[in-house]
Amino acid sequence: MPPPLEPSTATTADGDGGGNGGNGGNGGNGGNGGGLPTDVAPVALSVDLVLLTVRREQLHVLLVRRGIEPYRDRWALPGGFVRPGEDLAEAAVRELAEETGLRHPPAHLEQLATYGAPDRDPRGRVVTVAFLALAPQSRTPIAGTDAAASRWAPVATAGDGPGLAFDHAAILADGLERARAKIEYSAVATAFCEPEFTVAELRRIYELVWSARLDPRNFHRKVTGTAGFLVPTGRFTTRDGGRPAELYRRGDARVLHPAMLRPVPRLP
Amino acid sequence: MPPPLEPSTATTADGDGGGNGGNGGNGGNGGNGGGLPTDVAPVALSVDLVLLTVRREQLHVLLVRRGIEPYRDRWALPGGFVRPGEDLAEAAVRELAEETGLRHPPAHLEQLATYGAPDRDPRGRVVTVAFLALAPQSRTPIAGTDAAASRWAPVATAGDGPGLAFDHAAILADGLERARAKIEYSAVATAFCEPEFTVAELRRIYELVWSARLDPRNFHRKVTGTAGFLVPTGRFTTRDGGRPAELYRRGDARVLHPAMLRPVPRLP
DNA sequence: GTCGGTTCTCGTCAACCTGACGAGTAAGGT
DNA sequence: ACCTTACTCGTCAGGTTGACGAGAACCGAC
Repeated sequence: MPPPLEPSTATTADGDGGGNGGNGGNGGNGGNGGGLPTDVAPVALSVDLVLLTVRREQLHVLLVRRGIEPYRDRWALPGGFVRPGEDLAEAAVRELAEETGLRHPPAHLEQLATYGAPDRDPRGRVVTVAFLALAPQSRTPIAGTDAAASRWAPVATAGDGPGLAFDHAAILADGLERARAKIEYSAVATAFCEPEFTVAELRRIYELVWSARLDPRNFHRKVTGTAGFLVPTGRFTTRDGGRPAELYRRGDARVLHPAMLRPVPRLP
Repeated sequence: MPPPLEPSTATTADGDGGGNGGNGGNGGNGGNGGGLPTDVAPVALSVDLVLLTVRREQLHVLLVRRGIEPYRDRWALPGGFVRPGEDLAEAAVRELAEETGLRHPPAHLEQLATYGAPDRDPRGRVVTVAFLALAPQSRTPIAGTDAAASRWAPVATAGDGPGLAFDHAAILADGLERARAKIEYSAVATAFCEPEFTVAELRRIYELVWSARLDPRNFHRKVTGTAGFLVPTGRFTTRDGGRPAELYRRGDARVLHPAMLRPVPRLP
């Protein structure tokens, strides 16, 4: 199930009591008790998703090809407009299902940030709430739409060519940085894994997300020593070659204490 | 200056190509190249602020009294509707100035989360982008509005009485948790401090935000030993009593390595 | 069937960081 | 003068990390 989604709220204090209002002629907004103020400019609200997965030893992001203007035929993050009466996370899950044919919601879904620069969409004022989603490879078949309309792009080359539509390149960058930071202190890296996985497979996740190499022995000691991170199943597999490795499931730990330390903190 | 504010974007892939659309009769949205789709339900967009400061040995949050329905005469977070052509952070800074008379923007401002539950506002669909702001006591005079319309509330009792308007209690809780988490691994705690401060004053910030007691000697070793966190001025003060303490300024470090560890990670 | 290659798992050791705490310094108050 | 307060420096045990050695267990080649 998706993580908890915080409810939303709005407020409009009587405000504007100060004298520094030099904007257009929309004066007071109070008075009409009950309805929305008359000078509120409506905006269109959309959701966009940064859906990451690991396939073929690379970190990939899901992109869709735009079929309409603006940015027609350019690659973009999957997303769409929020419908009336629909919650934000609800809209994100729906768009994901519509554009990828995913039956199950992603293993992890969280709000990333909201992007609302006035000129980001040439059609008008459109504000988008971006979500970060993580899923294992097996759950991402890209069905439901024709293959030409969506693809898995390696994150290293996702912005190549004419670039992503709108400011989706910035959203993608923010999503990647969030993912990189979050696997440090939380257990969400297991969201990339199948239900049962080995320590080495989890280590590959960290290595690919961080673009760094980790010592297998120290990593093994760390993850197996953190209470609640991994639950041993007692079964073994040799799918990685070599000596059989024990299979684990996700534990119920959500945060890691102490955190995993990523090498080379800031400077590449 | 406020921290970088990520731009915003919107997208609407041709989508809906799948067959799982059982919603209302709003079919395809493509075709009218250039304009917004015709079935997009407009929403009102607002910003709300969780402005925290430390005064009189307590963590306080700025609240305003609502002068209009709904939730008339109830306390709420400061905020208001985003104006046309206005960026989100811009709107946040403007609302803060209008409702508190602050001349300077807060020492720290960052996007917190967006709240968009369909029924959060009885007037209609209003989605709000919440910001977290931190400021030192000296910059928060509450001028520009009459004193009855706004107040500093200790965070411990901010939700007492009839409770905050809308779901501002949840936003406040999220803001507090964000602040508590962020001072662990970043240097934003200095945003609560005056330009020049002592180690003990910074320690009080941590203690009040975390509701925990920290060892003065270990804290001193930690903050003075983290490169870029504090810059010594060479001057001293006795305003805290006792032996004179050296005055420091904020350094240019934004993240702390390793992080400050807060006691009692999860269980009170 | 043995051998080499591969990978998992356990162990060791120095370096570092943290928490707990002792002790000295330097002001103000009575 | 003396006490109180608070800052600053040191010490020490315990835990964690990074680097690395070594054995266990499987696969494929010969």
